[in-house]
Amino acid sequence: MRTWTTTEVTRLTGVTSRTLRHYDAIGILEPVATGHGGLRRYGEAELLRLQRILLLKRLGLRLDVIAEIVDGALPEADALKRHAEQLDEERERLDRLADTVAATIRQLEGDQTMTPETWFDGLDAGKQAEYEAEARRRWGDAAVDASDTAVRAMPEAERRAIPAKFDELHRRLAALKEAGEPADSAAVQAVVADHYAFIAKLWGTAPTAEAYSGLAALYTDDPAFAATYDAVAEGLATYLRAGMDAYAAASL
Amino acid sequence: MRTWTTTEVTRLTGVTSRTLRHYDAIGILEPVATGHGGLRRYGEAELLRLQRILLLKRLGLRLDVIAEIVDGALPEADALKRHAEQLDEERERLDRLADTVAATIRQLEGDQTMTPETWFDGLDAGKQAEYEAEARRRWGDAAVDASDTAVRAMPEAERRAIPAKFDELHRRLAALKEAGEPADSAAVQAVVADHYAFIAKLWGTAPTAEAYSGLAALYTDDPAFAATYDAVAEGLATYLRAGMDAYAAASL
DNA sequence: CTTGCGGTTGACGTAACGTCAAGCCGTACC
DNA sequence: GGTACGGCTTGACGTTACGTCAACCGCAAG
Repeated sequence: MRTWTTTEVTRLTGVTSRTLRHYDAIGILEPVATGHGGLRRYGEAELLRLQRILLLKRLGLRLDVIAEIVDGALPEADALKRHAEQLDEERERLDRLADTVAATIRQLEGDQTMTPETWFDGLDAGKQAEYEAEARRRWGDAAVDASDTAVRAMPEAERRAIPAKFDELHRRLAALKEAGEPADSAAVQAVVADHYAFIAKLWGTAPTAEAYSGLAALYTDDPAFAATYDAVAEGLATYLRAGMDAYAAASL
Repeated sequence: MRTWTTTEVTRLTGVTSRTLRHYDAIGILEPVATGHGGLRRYGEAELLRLQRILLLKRLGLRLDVIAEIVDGALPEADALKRHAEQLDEERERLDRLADTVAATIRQLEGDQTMTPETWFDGLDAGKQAEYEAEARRRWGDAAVDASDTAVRAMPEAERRAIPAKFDELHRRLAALKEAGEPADSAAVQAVVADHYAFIAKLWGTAPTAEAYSGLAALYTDDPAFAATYDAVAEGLATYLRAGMDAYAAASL
């Protein structure tokens, strides 16, 4: 049976001798014989095994997983499906990351009156870029840019009063919640109507029912938002969301 | 000036004490003082610096790059733009990888007469999935699936003769090349016409000029394809590509 | 006998910490 | 006064898949 030396194998497959020795060390591919001063020799079976290893490695699988596959301990199709899922997750993560980075660059190059400062006032300054990215995903670039324009067009004094206005709305809501008013009661819906009008002003356009509900979902689903609201009164995020959903369903 | 202990900082920022010590070790964030038995104390400046570090880390930047930024040695916007490019490259890499993995799964679950075996006959078996993925990117899912159907519909004998047919075409071309025929000469174009007809048969549809040129580009641009053709005669890939481009320009 | 070729075995480095293990300081308790 | 304990410290190793030296070894040619 023909055998091949290390150098021959490297020429045939493109891997380095160091890699071959590494594969030997971790037990994934051992030479068929080691004669004449430690020189490795690989046979046909080893070459075929190496081809399979390299194929799976090109797919991005880890060596320990590859070891299980070529040893027959793990069905290849199963491993690949799991790997495909992981790749998808990683792609989504990178997508979100790229959005956030892009938003951060825009903030760095833009001026101080960027949208997120008003939309997401009170949040950690460092997270604003993340929320701008989130907003662009949820409502689209056009909506965010329109809001930017609208806020920029407001008189200075009014713009600076935005956080206070939110604060007022939240306190009114908290009081009603304290009083035991249901979220769909007329009193709460009146405050929510004010909230809706204020959001419409900031967005530069009146949100659709879907968009408004999406905002409501953001308030409860995002930990930072939920924490901000719950700092005013416990459960306020959920309460506000319920009120907003009711408003979207009944009045939009 | 107020200072904070390790535990307080971990509560405020969510990082572990180990991380803080790591940041100290690599010199990216040093405590303002280390008194009373080595206990670390961080001041306001350090907290702000840490916030910035964590923000940049959320964006996926590496610590050595972050160090340059917070030390003012590297403009943040520049670093982020470069980072955004790297993210894009990584996303594309993952996209290609996911395509290849998906193609491999299809091959594992499909039967033995999959398209790539005929399209890419003679290539390393392990690379066929990559080429199926490449083909789906270049010509779309519909085209590859149509080809699959067409090849499957061929009589068994004919299907098995596909590699031989390619081989014949390649040898005829090599002979003409040897004889010094220009790629746009009538003799070469006649062979290319046969090639085109054969490809059309395999694809189940006649390729457009663009698709045929794309195939020609694949022959020369891909190392494995180029090597396959150049094994028949040196420079055959380039020669065939020139002939195909001429054919696409003149006859399609 | 020396040089050179072709290969070998360690051993360290990579990124960003997690995870022990061992030890030290101050305080409360006995 | 000893001691147990909490809070924190400094090493040091492990993680992934090798790259990159450094030191060495067997064999053949000059």
